[in-house]
Amino acid sequence: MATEKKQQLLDTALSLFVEQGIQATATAKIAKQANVATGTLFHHFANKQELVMTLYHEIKSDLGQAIDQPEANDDLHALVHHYWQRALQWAVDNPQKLQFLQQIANNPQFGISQQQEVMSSSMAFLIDVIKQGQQQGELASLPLDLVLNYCHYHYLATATLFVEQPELARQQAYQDGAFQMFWQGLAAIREQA
Amino acid sequence: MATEKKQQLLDTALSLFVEQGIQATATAKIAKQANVATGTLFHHFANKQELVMTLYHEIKSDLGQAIDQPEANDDLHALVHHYWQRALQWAVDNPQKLQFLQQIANNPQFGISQQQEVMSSSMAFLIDVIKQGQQQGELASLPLDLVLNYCHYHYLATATLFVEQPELARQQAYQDGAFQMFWQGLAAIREQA
Amino acid sequence: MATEKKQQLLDTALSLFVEQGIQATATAKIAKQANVATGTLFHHFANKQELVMTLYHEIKSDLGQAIDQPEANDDLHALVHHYWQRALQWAVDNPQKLQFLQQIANNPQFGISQQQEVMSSSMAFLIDVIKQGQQQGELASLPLDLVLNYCHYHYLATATLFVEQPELARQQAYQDGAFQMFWQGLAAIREQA
Amino acid sequence: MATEKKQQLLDTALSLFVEQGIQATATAKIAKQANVATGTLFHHFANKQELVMTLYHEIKSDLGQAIDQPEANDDLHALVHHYWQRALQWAVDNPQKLQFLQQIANNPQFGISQQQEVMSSSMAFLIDVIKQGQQQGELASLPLDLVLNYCHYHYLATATLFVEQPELARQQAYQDGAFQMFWQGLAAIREQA
DNA sequence: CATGAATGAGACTTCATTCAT
DNA sequence: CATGAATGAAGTCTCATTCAT
Repeated sequence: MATEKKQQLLDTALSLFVEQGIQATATAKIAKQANVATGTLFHHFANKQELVMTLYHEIKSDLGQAIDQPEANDDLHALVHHYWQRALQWAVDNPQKLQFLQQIANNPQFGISQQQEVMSSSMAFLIDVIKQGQQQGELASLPLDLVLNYCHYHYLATATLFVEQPELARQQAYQDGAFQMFWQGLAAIREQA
Repeated sequence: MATEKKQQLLDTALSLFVEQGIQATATAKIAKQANVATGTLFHHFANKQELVMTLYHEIKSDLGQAIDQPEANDDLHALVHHYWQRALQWAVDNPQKLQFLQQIANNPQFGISQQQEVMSSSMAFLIDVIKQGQQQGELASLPLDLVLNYCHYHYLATATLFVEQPELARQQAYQDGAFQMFWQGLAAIREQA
Repeated sequence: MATEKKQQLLDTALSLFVEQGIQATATAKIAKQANVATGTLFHHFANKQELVMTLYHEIKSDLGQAIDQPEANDDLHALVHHYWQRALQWAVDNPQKLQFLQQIANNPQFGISQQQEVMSSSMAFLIDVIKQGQQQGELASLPLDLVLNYCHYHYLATATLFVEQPELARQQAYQDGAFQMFWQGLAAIREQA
Repeated sequence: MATEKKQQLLDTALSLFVEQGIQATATAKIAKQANVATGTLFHHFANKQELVMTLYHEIKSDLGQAIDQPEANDDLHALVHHYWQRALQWAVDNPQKLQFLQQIANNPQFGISQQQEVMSSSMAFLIDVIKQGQQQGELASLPLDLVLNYCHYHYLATATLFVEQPELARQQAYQDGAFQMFWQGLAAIREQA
């Protein structure tokens, strides 16, 4: 009950932020569209910044939960594919959340460096997968931060494309092609000829 | 064409935009830091939006020029590597410009969708390279827009990493690794075993 | 009469009012620091103004009681000295109350003119003393309101000094000096040489 | 010219502050009554606090100039009387300024301790007069701070009385009586009997 | 009596933009 | 071209007060 209006505010804020931009969205507008008084917003969030940050953490945690579910699979390729699919599905299901993350990560005012913050926590498990793959010789032995950066952006690239053009997300050729590029980029180089 | 003061304004604006965010930077602050009167800014730019857009086009064109220089080379791998290096070097040399592009591309208020706008022009030539590579069988035959999207983001990924941590840009392992992943992702799949 | 919570509110209010100013102190802050809910404050006081006024009257009455205790003494000088000491002691013992009185008396929003209101009641007896002294020829025969005004401010002057610098209040030279000036100011002029 | 609107703002602010209290006066109201846009106020003063402080310093300096004019006179009594008259005249001529000083001095939010700040500077010369009087044996040899405090408040007492009831200021009995009390309070005690 | 989420008027302040000089 | 004082709409945030529980 106490949470009802707070959640309404967060939901409305997400919509407006994505439509118009964070700074361009007035707190009064958020409150009005959430059917709540101006003061109520500031009853739940000390200031606009805190509202934005709360939203950010909520979404990050949401993404983390969507991805990081136990998956028993000893085939590395299949394992990575599972994670990849889940993460992509989350983006397709929550297009606004993805757009919000992109927006906030690129605005210096929020002090969130893209790769450091956005995914680090929700991708802790990814580190293990990569290390394991490198030891087994299936993945190229490159610096971990470089590889993580690659994963992060390649995910964003595909997710953004699929969110902006949802019809692509439904075509097998695009789904397969995207993962193929992702995996090939990570894979160890095979002896050429 | 650009007066001295006009260029001063553009330079100062870029710095401030990257430090504090575009919206968070007041025109008065730009003018003051450029040692120019408030009104002068509006002599050169009809409004703030125009200042931002002028900067945007200036930077886009700057990037285009840096990359798109004729390169005679019949080896596809070597050709792509050259372009890759040039583009990356530009980012390392102009960190603020890269950050500005990222910021503007992710802010809905400017109506610039990342992949559509930012690089399209400066990467027209890239399309030819990719098509050619696919015909020759060296690159995977995937949908063009998917591949361009991949190129675009992989470039941003690497450039951002190198800009945020310049010391990495100087290590061969990182330079080579980044391009290796990029190329492998694009490359045609070889028969396994 | 006053509930425990009501008194807690009054005490807390006094502290905060003196520290930050009356208007600058939010009712919510008073309630919180008094370990009471926001609404509770408005159960005990119809509005903030009433809280302020209750405090004001409580303090005025407190000061009145401290001063106006019967004192049998036919020596005028000694009698006045007794009153003076009591009033001063009250201020030293209740520095915040004195400061609150000063603050409220000088804020036009509360419509309390300093000399008219603040002390009038608690100094009713003073009028008799002065009149008597003037008749006996010991005190200068000056207009009563002028003299009362003098008494009032000279008291505030000394009390404020002693409250702001408590170490002075403990030195005999300051105590004696302050009363000496007070008394001399009131006293009838003696023939010069 | 540049100062015109600024001074209008200061004048209007003084009036409103004295009528309604500083905090109770909205910046918008000041601007409107000064026939100036809201933004103009903040063009001249960074914030409300700075407006208040500017006013405060202006008034303090004004009072200082009104009092501290050279006065050749070797009779101490006459000299002090001159200063006393000037200071009092200033208050009668500038009732709002006096009231503003009283208001600000008693509001903890402005951090101005009454006796320390308000007059100290404008009464530097007073210190010399007192010291001299004490050496000559005309004034009681009491601690300097105590005496200054006495002067300060006795002045405020009389000024406030005369400002609140201007008709008194015009009666010789009140003028003479006020100074008589002031002087007697300061004067050295004569041998009794 | 007590609670504290909710209210909304209104305060302070910012800022893109204009315009007389 | 350049200036910077002036503008006023709009934004963020505060706070006394209410009311359902």
